[in-house]
Amino acid sequence: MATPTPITSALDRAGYRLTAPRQALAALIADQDGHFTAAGLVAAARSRRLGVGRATVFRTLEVLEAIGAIERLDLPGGEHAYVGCKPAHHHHVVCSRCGRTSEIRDADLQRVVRHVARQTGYRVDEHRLELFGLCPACLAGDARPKARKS
Amino acid sequence: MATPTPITSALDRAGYRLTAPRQALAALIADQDGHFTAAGLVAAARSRRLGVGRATVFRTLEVLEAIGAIERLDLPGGEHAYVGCKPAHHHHVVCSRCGRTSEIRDADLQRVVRHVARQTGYRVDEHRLELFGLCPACLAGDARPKARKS
DNA sequence: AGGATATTGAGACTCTGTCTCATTCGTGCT
DNA sequence: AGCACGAATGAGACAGAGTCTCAATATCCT
Repeated sequence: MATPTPITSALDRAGYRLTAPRQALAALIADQDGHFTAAGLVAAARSRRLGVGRATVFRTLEVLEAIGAIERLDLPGGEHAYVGCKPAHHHHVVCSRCGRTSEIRDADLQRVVRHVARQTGYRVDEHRLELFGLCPACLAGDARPKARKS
Repeated sequence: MATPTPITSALDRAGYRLTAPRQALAALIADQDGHFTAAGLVAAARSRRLGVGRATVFRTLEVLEAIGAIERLDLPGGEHAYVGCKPAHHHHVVCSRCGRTSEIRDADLQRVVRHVARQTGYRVDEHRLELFGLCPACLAGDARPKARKS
């Protein structure tokens, strides 16, 4: 029923069609608190009988990443995950216990990039920073943070 | 033939046996200039008739990563690759054209990590920084850098 | 409403990586 | 040197992620 989410409007804005599978996936993604995986979405779609095929999930994730509505990240174990995010460049901290993620605005990384460029002679075009640790809620001894979407 | 490489001695030091397959793989890895992939090693081992099975390649990579002789990195496309490296904590710049990698010593990243911790309230335990760009040789218009291991 | 076109689901397919298991190899002990 | 035990190995089965094809369908524009 076209519950509008940041994702659906981003799709619309980028000139993609607002189909039922995409809306269903957008809703599933909007429900996610921390990061989520392609396999997880496939499973969720199947268990809720959304009639969304595996191929569509992967294609949609590809589109969403292309328009910057989600970002792909590589977990330490080598798994791939995604997080919904805003279009500006940024990075994520991932809680290793509960999976929640937080965005980092700028993080003063430009100086690091410049430093590296100077040190190695490379022209650095792209970078990726991923941080892992414990979120405030888990730190406080509360293994299952209560806030869902704030 | 036991051509000794940093990798073979690291294996030895860590109490692992210096078997023929491991020496062969160590030699293959020592030949790599930039990063290399598991699949690439498997193919190289097969094409050179080293008699090293796929399982052994993966097991050896696992061991080498465990003892810190190589490091696993995640390329932008989602592929996994490895680079030979020294045990100290560090990061890599990967040349997007020729695949060569360079190590970055410290990169002043601690301040960034502290900054993030302060900003988000997370306790940051682990981080990963990967940079991509053009190496000096490729920048100079020389698509095929000549230096091998310096 | 109608047509061009983007999108879809199903399933085959490829590729990476893991696991099992019988066999071989290396090492320490006698 | 001979032996016994455990580590390491190769082959191949297996599992899971992700891609691709193709015919069918839904969507948007006019």
